[in-house]
Amino acid sequence: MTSLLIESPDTICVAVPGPFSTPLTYACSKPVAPGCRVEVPLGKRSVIGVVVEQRPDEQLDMAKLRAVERILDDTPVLPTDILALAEWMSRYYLHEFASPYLLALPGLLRKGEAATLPTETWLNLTVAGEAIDPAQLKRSTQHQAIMTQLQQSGRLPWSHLRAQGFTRPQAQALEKKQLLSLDETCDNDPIPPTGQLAEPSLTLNDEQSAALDQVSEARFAPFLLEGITGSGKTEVYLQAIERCLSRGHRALVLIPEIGLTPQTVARFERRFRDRCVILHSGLTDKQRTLAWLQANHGQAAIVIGTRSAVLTPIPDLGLIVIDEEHDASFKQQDTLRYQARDVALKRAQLADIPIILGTATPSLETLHNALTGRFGHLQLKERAGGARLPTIELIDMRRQQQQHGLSERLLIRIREHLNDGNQVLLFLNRRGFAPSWFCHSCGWIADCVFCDAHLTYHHHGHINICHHCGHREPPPTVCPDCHSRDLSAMGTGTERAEQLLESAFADVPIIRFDRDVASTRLKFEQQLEKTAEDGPAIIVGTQMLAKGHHFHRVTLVGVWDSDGGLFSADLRAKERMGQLLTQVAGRSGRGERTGEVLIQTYYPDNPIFQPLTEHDYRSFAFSLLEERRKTRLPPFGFVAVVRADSAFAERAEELLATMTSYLLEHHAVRVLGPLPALLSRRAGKHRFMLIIQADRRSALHEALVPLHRHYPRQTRQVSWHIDIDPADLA
DNA sequence: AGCACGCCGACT
DNA sequence: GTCGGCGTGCTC
Repeated sequence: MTSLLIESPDTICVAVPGPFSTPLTYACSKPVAPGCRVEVPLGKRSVIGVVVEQRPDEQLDMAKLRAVERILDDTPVLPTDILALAEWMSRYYLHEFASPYLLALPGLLRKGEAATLPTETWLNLTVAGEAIDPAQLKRSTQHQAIMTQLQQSGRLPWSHLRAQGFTRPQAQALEKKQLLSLDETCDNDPIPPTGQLAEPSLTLNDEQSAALDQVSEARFAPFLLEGITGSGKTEVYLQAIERCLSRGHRALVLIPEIGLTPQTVARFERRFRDRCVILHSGLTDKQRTLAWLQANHGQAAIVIGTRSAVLTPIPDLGLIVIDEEHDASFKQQDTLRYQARDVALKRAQLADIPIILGTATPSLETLHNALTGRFGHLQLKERAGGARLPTIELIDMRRQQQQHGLSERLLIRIREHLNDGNQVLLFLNRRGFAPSWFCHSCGWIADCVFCDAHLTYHHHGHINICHHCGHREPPPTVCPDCHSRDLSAMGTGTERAEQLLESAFADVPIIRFDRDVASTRLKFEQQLEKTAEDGPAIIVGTQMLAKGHHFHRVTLVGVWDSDGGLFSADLRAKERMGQLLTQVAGRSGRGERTGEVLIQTYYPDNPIFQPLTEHDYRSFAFSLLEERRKTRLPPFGFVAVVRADSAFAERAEELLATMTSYLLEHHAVRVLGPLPALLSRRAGKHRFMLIIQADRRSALHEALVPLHRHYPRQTRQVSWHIDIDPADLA
């Protein structure tokens, strides 16, 4: 049989933006390496995608393939290690296939800008220029100045002269006279890291040096660096990085969004002669792209960034550090719902390098990994400078005179600390917890009659729902235990308490940290500066105050609303509460003053508090781990949530019900739901969810892949998504 | 995501 | 009669 001799064009697989669960295949006559960007036709338009290393789908009709329109890069913009990591993320998180590839690129490169570092113009001295006496250039003192400088160094970058106020025509005039030549260069060459210090490192104590010595292993090795506030974790990071750089490798440092302050960055930049680049949300597209290109070209020895920086290409990466490893901001809560800490672990594994997860309050997952020996466990128990830990005391709200949730005792103590000229930090915890319906007089909480669980109060519809069995009942208006009528959802009414605070302490400035202040980095910094001023002050705020900031003048921390965490249906509510209380306690009493922490609670007998008041996060975490083991929740089981939104509640519920029966019939997973989501009505949409659990990761994955591949993400007015390893079950 | 196709109501 | 509303489906 005669072969048809139709030259089958070469095919390439491209990660294309859009609702695709696989790469798309295109015809391409020229060879293109994976990691290059290409412009391809998609329906009636053209889009930019990334070439990936995958085999084309065999079932595809090769004759119908459309051709690549344009190849944007002759060398890959994404190196092979990032391609491998992105592919892993695609398979693991079950979002649009291209999401992690696009996430890895800065915005401008996603839009098709050239992936080249900006050029620099160099002024080079010519032979004539060398010979001339600058004083001969009588017409212009500027010309004289340029020539004098140039004769000293022979070669100058234009940016250097522009910074001094010289103009381009001045340089061009001198070029015309052939005294110098202007040469464009584009310096793409990597700069080898040296590890040379610009300031001496601090002397480590025994614990710190022991920790450092273990990390210097140059293979895949994850470490939990567990160190209480002020124990010198950062110094361990810095010296581990120093060793990494001096071996000629580069380092990646991930920091929570809120912790990436100029002070934090300055500490890294001050220490090393090698270049650092910073990647965070405050940068303009241009700045971000420049920093990214420098990192990608090996011109930065240290890359410091927030969550999304985990995908930054860095040649010869030798170490990853994640500071505040437990921090919730490492989990992206929309679109591609990845956990940067887990992605970083995968990256370290693929690159075969060490990774340090540092925190005073490890996440239960990380602690479990350390306790079972999967991670090395480095502990810092001494506080540098021997600062004393604050005393932590509970205020029993059931026995207190109170006004709008502020107890008499707390008010008195606030006044005393202010009178001593000190600052007081009041910590609100109102957001982030599924609320329970409870009695302000005796602490009674609405429970499910069928389950061993508290009901979750749903604001919309004013209804209590059990998140385990779906049972619903209206919230009672009278307490069944003490017959009080003072019932409400936990965590409400703090606005009135804040007003009360204002009138009670009208003579003292109140520095507020709320959503408004958190909206920009600058506003936040400005508010922080106010706390440095002399004199008494009250600082009021939420979560954001617990992290990283040292309020040197605070001697009293009041927590007025922490009970929400005790009874919430959320997976991580208690864990978060313990982390928060521990971190908050670390905010007070630094230096010579001993701090005081007062926690208002209706449940002082709850066993969760005891280890926390004794600064024993470890015992606290152990008891939570025991709970998780019993309920087969992470890290002892694996969880995913499927959420569906629709303008019509029935549509969303229906879709999830269909999925539930499919899952139960075909897969070894446990499924709860459809349950209404906590904020079940959001922007006019109704939201329902499915909680899917399995004892093995592979079982969870096998159950979800068919949903991912075969249920359209948007049909009949319902859209839905998968959330692997969700932050909470609300 | 974006873009077209298609099937219903209100306009010159 | 058509203009355009959005609901639905497809893109290698």
